[in-house]
Amino acid sequence: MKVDQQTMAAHRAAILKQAGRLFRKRGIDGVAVADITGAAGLTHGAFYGHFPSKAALAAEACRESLERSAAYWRKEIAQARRDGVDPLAAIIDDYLTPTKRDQHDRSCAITTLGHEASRDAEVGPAMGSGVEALLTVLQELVAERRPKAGPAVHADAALAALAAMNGGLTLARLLAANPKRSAAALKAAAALAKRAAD
Amino acid sequence: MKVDQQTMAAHRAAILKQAGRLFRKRGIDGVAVADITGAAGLTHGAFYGHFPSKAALAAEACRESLERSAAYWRKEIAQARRDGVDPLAAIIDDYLTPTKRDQHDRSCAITTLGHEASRDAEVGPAMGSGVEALLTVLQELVAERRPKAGPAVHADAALAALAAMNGGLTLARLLAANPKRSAAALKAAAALAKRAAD
DNA sequence: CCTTATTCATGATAGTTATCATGAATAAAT
DNA sequence: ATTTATTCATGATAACTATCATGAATAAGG
Repeated sequence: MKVDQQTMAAHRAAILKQAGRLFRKRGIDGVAVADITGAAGLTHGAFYGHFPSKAALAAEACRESLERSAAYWRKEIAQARRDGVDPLAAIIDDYLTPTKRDQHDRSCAITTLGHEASRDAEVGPAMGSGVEALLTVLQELVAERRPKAGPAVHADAALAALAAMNGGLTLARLLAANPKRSAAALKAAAALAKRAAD
Repeated sequence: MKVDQQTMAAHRAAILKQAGRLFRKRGIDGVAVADITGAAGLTHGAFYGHFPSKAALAAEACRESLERSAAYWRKEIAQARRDGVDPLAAIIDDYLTPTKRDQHDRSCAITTLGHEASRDAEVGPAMGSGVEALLTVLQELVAERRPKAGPAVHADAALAALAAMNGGLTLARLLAANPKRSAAALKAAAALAKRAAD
C-alpha cells in the first residue's frame, strides 16, 4: 500500500514527533519501535523505510526536539517584548514551571534524555548540536543585556544559565515526593539562572 | 554452596557496589542482572537471594551512591579546612572536573541516573532521599558563610548550587564533541554554583 | 559427627524487542 | 492503461533478560 509523497512525509514527521514525545516520557530504552509507529498511526513494518535504526531515530529526534525548543524560545522572546517583560526571565520561568516538571514529555530533552544520549556515540553528538541551538538563543539575550562584555562572557553566561535551568528541573523531579522542596528547587534554580546573565 | 555470613554480606555489598558503578556507566536499563552479579564475582542465580527485584536494587544503589557522595564531600571539607581552602569551592571544583565528566561511573548519580530514576515510582523517591543528603552538606556550608541569613535562604542556596553543578556536568557531557565548549561549561557552571552561596 | 538451613550455580521459562522477509496495494512513470 | 517502484502491514527470527526452579555444597547448630 504505497502512499503519495506528501503522506509519506507526514508519516515520517509523525514518527519523529511521537518519538520525541515518547522518548522524553519513558526514555529511549523504555520505548519500543512498535510503540512509536503505533502512536504515529502505523505499524512497526513502516519503520525501517524511514529510519535505518532506532538509534538513528533517537539521534534525529533529540536534535529535532531541541531545535524545536529553540524556536519556541524565540517565540516566547517576541511575545515577552510585546508584553514589555524581560525575555530571559520569561524563558527561564517557563522552563522551570511545575507543569513542565510534571509533564516530562513536554519539557526539555536535555533534562529528560541528556544522559541516555550522552552514553551513546550516535545520539550524544546529535544532541550536542541541539544544545548549541539553545545556547545561541540565550547568548543573544545575554549580549543584549551586557553589551559591554565580550562574546566569551556572553557564552559563559549562557552556559551557566542553562546549567542551572537544567539542573533545577532534575532536582525538582527527584524531590517530587516533597512538593515544597520541589517547588523551592524550581524557584531557587530560576533565580540563579537569572543571576547568571547579570 | 552456602557461605558464611561474613562472605554473604560481602557478596551483597559487592553487588550493590557494582550496581552503583555499572548503572552509572550504562544506565539502569543498560545493565543486566547477570552483568552485575558477574562483576561482583557471582552468577545471576545469587541475585534474588539478596534483592527482591532489579528495581529494588536500583533504588538501594541510587540512595547508597548518593549517601556515599555525601560522605565523600564531608571528607573533602575536612581536607579543605586543613589546607586552608574554601570547602565549598573545593567540592564544586571537584564535582565539575574533566575526569568526572569523562568517567560516568565515578561521578554523581544525580547526573547519570536522575531521569531514569525519576521515571520510576520505586527508584525516584529513594534517590530523592539521597539528594537530600547532599543538600544537607551544602546547606551547612552555606550557613557557615552567611550566618545572618535564615535557614530558608541557606536551603535555597544549596538547591541552586546543586542545580548548577548537576546541570553543568550534563551540558559538559553533551558538548564533549567540542572540548573547548565542554570545558567552558564546566568552568561556567562552577563559577555560578559558587555565586549561589553568596 | 550429623542434621538442617541456606547460598550460590546451573538451567529453564516467558516476555520483550530490534530487525528482516514477504506480499498486497497503489502512486508514479511510461 | 500498463508497468514499475515503493510504502506499509503482517509475520517471522534471533537476541536478550528478569525471574523462577532445582540441586549441590557447606555453614551453623545440636
